[in-house]
Amino acid sequence: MKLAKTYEPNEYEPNIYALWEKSGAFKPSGRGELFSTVMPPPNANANLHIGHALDMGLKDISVRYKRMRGYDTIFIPGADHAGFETWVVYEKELNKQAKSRFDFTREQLYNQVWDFVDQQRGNMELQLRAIGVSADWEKLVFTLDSKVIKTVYATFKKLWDEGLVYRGERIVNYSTKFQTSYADIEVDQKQEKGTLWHIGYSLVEGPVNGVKEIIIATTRPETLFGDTAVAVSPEDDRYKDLIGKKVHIPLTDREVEIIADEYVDAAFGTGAVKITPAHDPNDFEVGKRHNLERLQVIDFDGTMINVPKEFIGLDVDTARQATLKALKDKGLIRKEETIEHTVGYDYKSGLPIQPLIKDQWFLKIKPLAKRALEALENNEISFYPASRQHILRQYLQNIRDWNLSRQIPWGIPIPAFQNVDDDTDWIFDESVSEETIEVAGKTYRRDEDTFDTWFSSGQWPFITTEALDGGDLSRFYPTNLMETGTDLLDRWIARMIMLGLYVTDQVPFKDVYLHGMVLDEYSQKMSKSKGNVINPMDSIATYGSDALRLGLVAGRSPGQNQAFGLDRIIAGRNFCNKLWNIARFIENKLGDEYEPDVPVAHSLADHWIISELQTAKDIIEHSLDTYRYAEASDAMYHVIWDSVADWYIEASKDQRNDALLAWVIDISLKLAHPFAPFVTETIWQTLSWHDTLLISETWPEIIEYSDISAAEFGRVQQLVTEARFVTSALPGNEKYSLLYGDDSLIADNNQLIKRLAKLDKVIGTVQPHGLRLAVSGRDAWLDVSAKTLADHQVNLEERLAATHADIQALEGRLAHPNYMEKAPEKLVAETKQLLDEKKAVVIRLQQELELLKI
RNA sequence: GGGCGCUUAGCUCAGUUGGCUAGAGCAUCUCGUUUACACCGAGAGGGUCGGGGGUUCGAAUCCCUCAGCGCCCACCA
Repeated sequence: MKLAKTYEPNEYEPNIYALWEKSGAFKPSGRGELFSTVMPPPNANANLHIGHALDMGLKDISVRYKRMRGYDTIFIPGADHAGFETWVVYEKELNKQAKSRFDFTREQLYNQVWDFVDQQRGNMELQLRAIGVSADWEKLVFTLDSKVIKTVYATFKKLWDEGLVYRGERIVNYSTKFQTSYADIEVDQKQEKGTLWHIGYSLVEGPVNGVKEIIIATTRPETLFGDTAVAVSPEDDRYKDLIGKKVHIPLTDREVEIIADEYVDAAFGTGAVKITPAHDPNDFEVGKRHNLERLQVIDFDGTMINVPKEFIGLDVDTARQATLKALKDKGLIRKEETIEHTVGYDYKSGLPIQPLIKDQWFLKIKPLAKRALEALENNEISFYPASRQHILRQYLQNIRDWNLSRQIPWGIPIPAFQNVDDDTDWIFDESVSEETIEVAGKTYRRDEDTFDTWFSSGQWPFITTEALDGGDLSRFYPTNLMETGTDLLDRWIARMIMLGLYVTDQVPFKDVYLHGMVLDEYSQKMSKSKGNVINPMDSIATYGSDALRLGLVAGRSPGQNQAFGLDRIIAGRNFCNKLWNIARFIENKLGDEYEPDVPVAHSLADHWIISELQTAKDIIEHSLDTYRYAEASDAMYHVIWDSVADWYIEASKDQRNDALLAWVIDISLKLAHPFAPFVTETIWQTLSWHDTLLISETWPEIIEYSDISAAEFGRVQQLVTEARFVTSALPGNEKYSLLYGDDSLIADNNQLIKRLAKLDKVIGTVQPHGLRLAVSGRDAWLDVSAKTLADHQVNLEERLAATHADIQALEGRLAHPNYMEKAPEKLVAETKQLLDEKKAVVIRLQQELELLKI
């Protein structure tokens, strides 16, 4: 088959993917050791971004590699309903239609979003195919599939029965924009400068010891309407006599008591704190200890309620300004100071998070975290990079109860019902499509909330492998590899470990690989607003899927954010074309009907290329076994480009070994397949001697070769390199001849050397003359004229000086008695040999210079 | 307040128990269309490995210290 001059990925990729999929190559073989990985499900409703391309690319490299190595391999794909993320998008749509979520029932909304997502879903899956993931599509799990819900309910029931979930009225992180609560980790804590206002609260019963008021310090004056106490430290002598007295809440007619509580730090601010149990987590705790009223003054929509008339309905910001103005008018602001503090923001809208009281389901997470910590302690899970394990431990050590409830309709409904006559009576029931149910003569109303998405995704590994049902895939649990972004370490990895151990008694995966973010070429975060986003589908359309994968993998280490630009994709594209042309050359030589013989090494180059491939294969295996993708890719790239193309193909133009050429292209394609699946498979399909799929081939075995012959070729290379170097430094573009004396290596490889070094002739002679090549062990001379030689003198002198310097350094090293004693024998021997070679070079250079002087 | 990471060629980055002359891609310069490939070939230039100190026969690598950059976690108003 005649191949086009350049590789055009778009002409082949879709067909190749269809070929793989149709062949069943993505399915587990059912034989051999197990290897499994589960896809972090991409949002079914969104397009893939460059981070997915990296994430999926890395995983697919491991999967293809393991598959070729004979593992019973599965890559389970998924699609995420992405509860909150998708809801935000859908709510925008609703707003466009001038509608609100409150116009519909939960079921109506759920069905509407389902249809909305359904339109997009196929799209995401097509994009994953374009990226080349070799996933078993028949096993795809959508996060709202019935088996997911079934498992999630079973887990919730288990937690419920074991007393690990509880209904609690607690302060939650609340997004007033999206009207739902968040988990702690969904709140962006930002450190910023803020104002601490000191406000005078006057004592109701008049001055005590001449003091008329207590001054509190706050950064959120608008919440003073919700104050139900003022607190001081019990240790604080300044306020000792004020404890138990009452103060006026400014701008209102309410009076509250001054209380003493450990929580207050006498050294901060004024040492007196307003207590607003409904709007601050600490105050909430203080309130519980002192039985304080919880007065909600900020409503769930972010506006003021239960406040004096003029403030009602104001949003928080406006209310703050209005409150400050009113306080100033009354002369109650005692001081303003600027402080550094942290403010929680809604990670989605960028608006401040309001701590509000809400009845929610909480998970007592400490016992789960404890088991996870034990598993980490026992090194049951390996982390790449290893340092992330410490971060995870820290997180698990400080973890607080997890709020499972979300007030959005797009998600898995919480299977809990509340007695209409007794709001403390909750029961577990899965009939979530019923608004009310009758149990034992009592009426129960369902909880309208849904689960936090991470509660279900936290169970992903054992859900997707059907580990609990003992299904077909259950042999793959625990999975081998979990690969995702570093940003998901706490919100996802931690939860999978905790829930996995809790439900299955096993860690959900053995290895965790975390990759950093793909940044733009100037190391900036990619974002739509900056306009620096690289769309993976555009890159694939222009340069091909392999080019993108090669570019993304190159030079990327785990856990590290890394810049990425067009350069790298182009380098990947060029490599694919290189492979293509190697194949083109070999196929031309061998012809369309070629059936290879058993490959046997004959020439020095044959032995050498086998040894090069052996070395590369070792590096690739070792690197991939330890998830060092970039190093594996680098070794693959260089053995194919530098060794196969630049040396072996060139040498084969002189000394051809057809069987070995066929073998070399086979091995090259196999080694490259995980990194560039499409082009390698495309080429494989054009080779006359294959009627199989490369994806299903076995990882290569290297054939026999002689180290001695391979090293001999290395000496030929040395000579060729020296000849090229010297001729390129000589003036003009003349072709020179090589004269050699008593040198069998040159005599035996006469034509090869002539070709590789682009020499005019290579001639044996009794008395060689001209410019002697400074290669240790060779008796070789370039036949240059006396004049050229004279021009070259400076060059010779420079090299002589450099070589002398090298010799000095080497001698210095060898002269040190401790070096001889302590350094490994092999190293010492190598150093000695290097020294000898340098000395030989010096002699040759000196001879040259002597000749010039005559 | 804790923790983590980074600083190596013009740019973006590799460099795994310390060990040949510190590498790659891109960029730069010179030469070259030779039986695949100009998405190419041959060659070259370019680095006090952030500063300082220490351990060692030997340090980009280990230790200390200083400086700069970035990230994560934490309920101090």
